[in-house]
Amino acid sequence: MSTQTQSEWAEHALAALADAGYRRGGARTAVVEALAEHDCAVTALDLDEELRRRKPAVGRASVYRALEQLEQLGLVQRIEVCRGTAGFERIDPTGHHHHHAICRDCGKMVPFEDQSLEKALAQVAGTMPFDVTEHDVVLRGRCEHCAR
Amino acid sequence: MSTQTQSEWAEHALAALADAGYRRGGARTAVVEALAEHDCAVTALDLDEELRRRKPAVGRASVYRALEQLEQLGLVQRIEVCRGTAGFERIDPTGHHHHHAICRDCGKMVPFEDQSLEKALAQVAGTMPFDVTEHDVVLRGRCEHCAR
DNA sequence: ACGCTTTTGAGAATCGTTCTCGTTACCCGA
DNA sequence: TCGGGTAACGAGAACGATTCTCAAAAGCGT
Ligand SMILES: [Mn+2]
Ligand SMILES: [Mn+2]
Ligand SMILES: [Zn+2]
Ligand SMILES: [Zn+2]
Repeated sequence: MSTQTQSEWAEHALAALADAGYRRGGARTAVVEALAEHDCAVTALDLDEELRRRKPAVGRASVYRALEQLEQLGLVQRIEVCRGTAGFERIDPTGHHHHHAICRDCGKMVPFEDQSLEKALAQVAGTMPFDVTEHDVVLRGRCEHCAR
Repeated sequence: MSTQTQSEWAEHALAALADAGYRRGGARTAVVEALAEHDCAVTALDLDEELRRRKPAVGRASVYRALEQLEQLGLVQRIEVCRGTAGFERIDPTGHHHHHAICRDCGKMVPFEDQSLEKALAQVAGTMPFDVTEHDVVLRGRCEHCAR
């Protein structure tokens, strides 16, 4: 079930933050919980809006700070959703993930998975003079609606 | 020879602009010529700096404008080089292209090509409810130097 | 050369993101 | 349980890349 996985990720993330020596703070926890509810990329400002209207309102700075810390710990991945804005998506500890096709006209984002693509990426990564830890793949074009 | 290909691209781009109904303007031509000289991604501000100190100085706005028009016509591809800045790279009319591995610590960018990766991408693109016209692939990690 | 339209560039405006800094909340040790 | 030392927080300022504005300066068909 999806809800199960989500709360598992939140637990996982909070535990990882604790292990990394972070104190337990309300704002950061709120960001983790909000991220857990999204199955695909959200922007920092979307999260900000969601969290601003909370009992103790979460500040913009805290949202960005938490996202950066989560990214640093490999709990969240940043992807370019559109012109100059970053999207954030939780990283499943099992390594299971998806990529996106994005419509250049309306911005619609469709996730996809492909095992042979992953295989090809892994192989290429092995030949690079780099310690490759992640990869971004984005297919760009027009969605069925915008393609007319 | 590389220089040959570069001027060919400039010709190609200028012709395409003309076909699209654009008048021949000095600033835009300068941007095309500057792009032709780069084999890998450059930022708009890098181009701006290169072109600002010209006989008739090219303005920042013109650089961005030209890049947008070139992108629209499929003559240039935009890629995310680092946190919030776009890189621009000319698109070879033959479809020949490369992708990049980027160091998260120093920003070093290494280009690579891989035929089986392209094959996997083409296959995935075919299964999407999208008219996919291009794709971005970025490998992220640490370069040999930063990996210690 | 004329007149209409596109192109151009300096500077202002935007917008996402990051920084600053005084206040608040944790956490650990006494 | 009670500080005291630090980490976390949030409001707002600062930033940097990109976009917008608008008046002046070219193109181009006639
Ligand atoms: Mn993948
Ligand atoms: Mn490719
Ligand atoms: Zn669309
Ligand atoms: Zn490096």
